[in-house]
Amino acid sequence: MPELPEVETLRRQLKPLIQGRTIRGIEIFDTRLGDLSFLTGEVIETVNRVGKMLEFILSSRRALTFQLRMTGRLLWQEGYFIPSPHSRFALSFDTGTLELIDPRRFAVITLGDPMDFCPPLFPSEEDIPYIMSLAKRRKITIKELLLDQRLFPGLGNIYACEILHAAHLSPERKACDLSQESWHLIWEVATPILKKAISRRGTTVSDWRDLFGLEGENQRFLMVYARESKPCPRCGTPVVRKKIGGRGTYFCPTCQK
DNA sequence: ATGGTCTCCTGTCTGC
DNA sequence: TGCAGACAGGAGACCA
Repeated sequence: MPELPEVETLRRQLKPLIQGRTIRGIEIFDTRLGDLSFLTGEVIETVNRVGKMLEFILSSRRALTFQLRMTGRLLWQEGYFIPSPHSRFALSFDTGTLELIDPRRFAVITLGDPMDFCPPLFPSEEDIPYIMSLAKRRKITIKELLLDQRLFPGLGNIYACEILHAAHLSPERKACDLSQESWHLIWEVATPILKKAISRRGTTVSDWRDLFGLEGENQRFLMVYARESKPCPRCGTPVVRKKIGGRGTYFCPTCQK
């Protein structure tokens, strides 16, 4: 399930391959995506990331946006193009073909106006008072709040769990109850976690592969996510998995308070 | 405005 | 061994 570090990995790998290149052909294997064949001939001006979305800015000043959701993958193929199993869509360039693979067909591709800005990896420290003031009015847990894409664009289940572990905070804490100190702790740990995950080309716990079909490396460094019953690397207590806000959540019941 | 539930979808896992 | 049903969950729709 591609989150910020995974989508950023795709963006960095894809940009040099397609920037300035002309779309030579489009193949749609899943009609749910709609008819995008009229994009043939467009030039990719740049490739941006907005949260978990990948955005191709086109020469017509429109933006082609990919939301990979749960099982969406992008794969780059050179030479003769052979659609993979669960292929839904392909864009061909002189240099190769970009394929959208998505067994569960949750991914969506939309054409619209370019976003006016690309958010940073994590909100600025100056935004803490604003986010605290919003959190004060919410009854949900901090874990659920971290998944709110309007506040933390790009954050998903894996990194929300890892950030809360690094900050020694229980995912069950109510967002409205967190002290300023706790919020600063979240800020302190979040960006390094995301940066490291990007440098390791993301986290492969099941489906995730990079643009060239390779697994990421970050799964080897996870502290809690997908580590149910295994010892917390910090205190040795078995990691607990619990559903919070409908999502599987991993945490250490001893050192996350 | 907020929070709860449902939907989309199919591969994989679990239990009988 | 085989099959049915549960489960996985990002994000949007919908309702109270």
